[in-house]
Amino acid sequence: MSRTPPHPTREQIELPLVLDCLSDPIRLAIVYQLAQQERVSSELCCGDFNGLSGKSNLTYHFAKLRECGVMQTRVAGTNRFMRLRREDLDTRFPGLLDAVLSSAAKDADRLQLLSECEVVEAD
Amino acid sequence: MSRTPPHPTREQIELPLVLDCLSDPIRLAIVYQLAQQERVSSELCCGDFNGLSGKSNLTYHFAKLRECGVMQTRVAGTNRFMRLRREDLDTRFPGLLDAVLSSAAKDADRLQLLSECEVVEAD
DNA sequence: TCAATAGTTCAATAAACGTTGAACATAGGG
DNA sequence: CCCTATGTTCAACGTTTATTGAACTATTGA
Repeated sequence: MSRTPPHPTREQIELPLVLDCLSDPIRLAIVYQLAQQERVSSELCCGDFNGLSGKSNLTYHFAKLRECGVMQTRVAGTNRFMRLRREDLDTRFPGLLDAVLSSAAKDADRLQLLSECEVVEAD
Repeated sequence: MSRTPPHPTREQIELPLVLDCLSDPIRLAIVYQLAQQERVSSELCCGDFNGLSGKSNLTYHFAKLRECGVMQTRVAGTNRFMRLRREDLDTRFPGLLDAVLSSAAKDADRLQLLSECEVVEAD
């Protein structure tokens, strides 16, 4: 569990890797929920995504999103808090993240962007 | 060779599939070159991309781009002419294609967006 | 101190992916 | 009519991918 895992610098963020990251439905849902959260506290932890898949599968997707620079992970006790690297992405690829997010929002029903608990509990 | 191959309708174009298509460096280069061409005659044929990879590999990538709705293929004699489905993409995912293209343009050197002949001959 | 909670690691698996080359199909020009 | 140019099809291949479950580590609260 130890320390905060490695992240690429802003300049190291690569377009094909980011697009590939966002092309997976589970990862797109994670990013979408992180973007929703931006308006509030900006951070979510792993457990908040349990509706999307099993824990170890989520760990796998979190790693991909982190390694290609889409999100930032912060370790706090037994939790990992994550947020979008919005500023880095917007600098590197202006308009891309917003275009993806609003396209995803249009298709929110097709893509299953909300984890079950959110759909059911709607809190 | 026969007839023009199947294309998805506008509504059938799916965001994750498009992102996945664009995440491959060769396909991104194809799309980039098609976008350059938009200002001129809007169409290019297979042979125009021979610098990017072997012919049969290109056929594979062309099929992916066509099947997920990124480009349109028109058969004319022994040639296949392709163009971006710009209007369909812009309707379905506003701003996405332009954001990808301008991001790609920024990194044009990193990503190898131009086929060798173009780099060498620069015509 | 002990148990519960949060998340990771690892190995296994099945499917999809990108790339290659050889063989094939088709159309057009001499 | 044949030859060439254009592009496809197919099988083979090695790689990467997403997913699973079981075992593990670390932190917190009682």
